[in-house]
Amino acid sequence: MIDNEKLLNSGAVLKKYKRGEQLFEEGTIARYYYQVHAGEIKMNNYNEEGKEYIQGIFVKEKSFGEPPLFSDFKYPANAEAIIDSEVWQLSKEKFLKLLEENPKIHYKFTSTLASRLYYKAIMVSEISTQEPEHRILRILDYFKKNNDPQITSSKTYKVELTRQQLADLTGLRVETVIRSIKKLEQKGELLIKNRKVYR
Amino acid sequence: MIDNEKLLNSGAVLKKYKRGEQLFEEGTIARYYYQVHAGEIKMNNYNEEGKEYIQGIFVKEKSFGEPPLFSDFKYPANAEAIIDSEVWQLSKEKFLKLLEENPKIHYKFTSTLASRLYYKAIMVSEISTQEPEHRILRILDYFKKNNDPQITSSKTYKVELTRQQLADLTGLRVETVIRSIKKLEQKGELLIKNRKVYR
DNA sequence: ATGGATTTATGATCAAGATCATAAAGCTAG
DNA sequence: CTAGCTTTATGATCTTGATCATAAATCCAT
Repeated sequence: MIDNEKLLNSGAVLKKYKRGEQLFEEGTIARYYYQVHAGEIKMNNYNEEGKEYIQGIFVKEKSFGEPPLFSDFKYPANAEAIIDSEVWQLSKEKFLKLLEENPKIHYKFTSTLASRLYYKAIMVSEISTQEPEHRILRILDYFKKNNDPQITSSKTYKVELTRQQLADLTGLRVETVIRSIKKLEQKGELLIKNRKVYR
Repeated sequence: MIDNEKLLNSGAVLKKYKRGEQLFEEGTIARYYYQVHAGEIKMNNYNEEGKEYIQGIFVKEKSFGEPPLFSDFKYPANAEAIIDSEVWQLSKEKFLKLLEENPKIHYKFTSTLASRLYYKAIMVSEISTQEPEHRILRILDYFKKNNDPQITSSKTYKVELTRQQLADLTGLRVETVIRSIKKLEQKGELLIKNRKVYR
């Protein structure tokens, strides 16, 4: 989102997180802007029984957790490193100042929020009205488009998500995902080559 | 969001819609900025079997359907008048020009998108991991806070939503909502006075 | 006022996906 | 190399919310 030079000049620092480490917790106040430099960060919720829902997975260059900086509310979810990661951290004040001084960057964030809203609108509607197979295809297509935007729709994309992650992204259980994926393979909607899913 | 005077000066026109009439359809390109002047507009999706999911309900002063104006994608849902309504309509170009010339208004929209993202993050997590009663309370509390922000949390708020609307907002069926509401009343979480719900 | 539409209500039954149990295959840190 | 995680896999059973059927109460337009 923001390039490294600008981040450094604005006073951002690069923080390291070990796999499984938490960056911030649901319900706390947002003080920083975060942007992934290396690794993978997920935002998630746990219900009382420990069932997880993954709000999003963020990779290199992607920012996350900004919405509470723009409006007055607490984090709606946790942030946690999926693998060892490095993340830019910039204070709320400096971040907002940077936006004020750079209308184009500001607009870029507005546009990013809009895209994320689009993704959420689709997922919430999918989860509330669609069947497992339908939901899974949606997520796969979303990741395909997002992680490899220039891919031709005909070419196969290797899904770098575990069955469990697919479950936590779609609100299903891992067994249901495993069984649905098999059915989808039989229907020719995707490919499984030694346990990896291709779409 | 934007005051009437500014809307008029920017070239907005006031359009009337009858109850049930559609303003735009899922999958089409966004050409206008919309803001409710009077009445009530909902954005929704229908699945193949006709089951509805309500993305949001927008009342006086609220804007809706802006996200696709900021980023390059089609409408993720339909917009439909719940009751007879009047809606400001402003072309995309004029809207974006207005934002460019008024950084404060631009920031206000960024902030609005952030809030909406917060709501969606909560709902998608609720729907994917929580039980009917929990989901319903969330929606009720959201509407309470949103439609009557200065209300003290102790005072009761009259819910102006039908059981069917509650179902379509939470991804449940109307019978489940009716039964859950009754249980919630028994537990003292809400009140039912001649069929109206108070929270 | 009244007849049709909408909303709320309730009981019976069903089915999809969750849950539980178990295991094999694959990966990884020491 | 190997012990212990992690991930994938599969069958059996259960449970919750969906579905189906029916009806009463309320609203509303003419």
